[in-house]
Amino acid sequence: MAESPDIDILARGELFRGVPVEVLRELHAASFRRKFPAGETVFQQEDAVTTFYIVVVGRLRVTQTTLDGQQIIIRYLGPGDVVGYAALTGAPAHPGAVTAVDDCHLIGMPAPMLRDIMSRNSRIAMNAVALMGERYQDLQLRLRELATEKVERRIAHTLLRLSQQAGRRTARGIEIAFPLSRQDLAEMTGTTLHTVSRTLSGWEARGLVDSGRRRVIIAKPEALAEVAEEV
Amino acid sequence: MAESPDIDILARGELFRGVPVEVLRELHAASFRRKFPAGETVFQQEDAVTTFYIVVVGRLRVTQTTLDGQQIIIRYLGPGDVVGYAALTGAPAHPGAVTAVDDCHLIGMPAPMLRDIMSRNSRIAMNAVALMGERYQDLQLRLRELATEKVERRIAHTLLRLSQQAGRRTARGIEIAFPLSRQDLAEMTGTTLHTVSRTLSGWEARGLVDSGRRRVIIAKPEALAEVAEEV
DNA sequence: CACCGTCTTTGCGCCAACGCAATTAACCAG
DNA sequence: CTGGTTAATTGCGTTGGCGCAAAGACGGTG
Repeated sequence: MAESPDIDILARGELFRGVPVEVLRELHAASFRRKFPAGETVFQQEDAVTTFYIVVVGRLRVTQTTLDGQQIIIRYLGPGDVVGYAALTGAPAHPGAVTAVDDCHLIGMPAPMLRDIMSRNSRIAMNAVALMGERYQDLQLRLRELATEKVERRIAHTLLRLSQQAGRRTARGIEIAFPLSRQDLAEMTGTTLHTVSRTLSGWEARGLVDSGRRRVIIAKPEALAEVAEEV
Repeated sequence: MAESPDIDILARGELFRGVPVEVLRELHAASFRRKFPAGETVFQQEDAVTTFYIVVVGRLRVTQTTLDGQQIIIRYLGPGDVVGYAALTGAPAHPGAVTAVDDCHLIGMPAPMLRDIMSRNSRIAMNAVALMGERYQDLQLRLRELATEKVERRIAHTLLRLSQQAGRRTARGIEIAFPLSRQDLAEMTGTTLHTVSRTLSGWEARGLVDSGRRRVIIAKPEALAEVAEEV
């Protein structure tokens, strides 16, 4: 089915799995490629929903900001992920902002076009429901962690989850394969960069992790998992 | 379109909005009514997904429990709401438990039947995507609150939100129209019943609320909103 | 290579919220 | 009306994590 590399990418993503080739061709015809260098913003919170993207390469960060400037990281996106789920649900505005943390390649297409094709192809719509369900469950889990666990466990859980979705085996352990600062971890776990720094320092001393400037390597994943689970 | 009260109820719910009558008839033919007295469980966390419900009357609580027995309340459901969204997404097991807090009437139908009809009616699938998107946004908001706000503000926000979805005007203010204990509020805001109790006592003294055993009346909604927003 | 901005570390004081415990209040069943 | 059960209140001691501040490390840039 290798008529075009982009069609292959679409076909492999969760959203367009099992969709007939002619529909993929139609999608592809309306799509374009776009690069976002590290640090660039794909869209801001409250922006009108105009375009829909799928990640080809790179990592992006989804954030939400309060009126008084406090920010939290909702999730990270990687290859194959949907960027801007509001285009799926039909919401008029983006509930969060998306920023490239790496150099990224995205496939984009106009949001109304996607909605139209989706309404004529229930397979895509069914995939979209499943996708939203998974994301919903992720948030449920994080909400529970935030509500019931102490900071150290939350950070441990977060690192383990990141290693699942963006871990790279290295000689020194599993490396989180994108720039990740103390501040970022703080915004993911509902704490401050100071507490994150202290926590990592402690783990570093015990040989659990090996971290540096915007870089975290999990040296002993099993030991970290123990920290995450201990009562 | 009043051929049957149940068809009317379905047609008014978010999920089946705009769906042709003959499809509603098909759904109705496969559906049944079921009562759940207050306190009864509709399904447990991890239960297999077999049945799908829509609330007709009553309130239900969706909870998630950790291995070590800690519980949080994900949300409350009321008339028109979907019970067990896993039946929509196709997940094999329920990610949370649902319990009636009132005496409830639900309309139920087999989950595979719903999935089948949905896959043949993209309008239902599109509605489902929109519905999941709304729920996702709700969780995003709560996550942000939990991560960035102090307890008092979280409780205030939670009460205001509950008054939106289940508030009843009374002489003394807006009453949350279902039994709601301090423990319940604690499980919604990620704190302890003690802290909730102290907070409500404080508000009570200032005349903001008027609460009692499993009962909360918001006497001054504007003043409570101020508490929720103040820095 | 030296500079500068960004990120990280660490010390210290403080306070919001927790945890425990004991008392009181409300509701229900018989 | 009474006894029993469940919910709510409140006092008290403790502490995890915050907030502030200052110093140190890293890495990119001219």
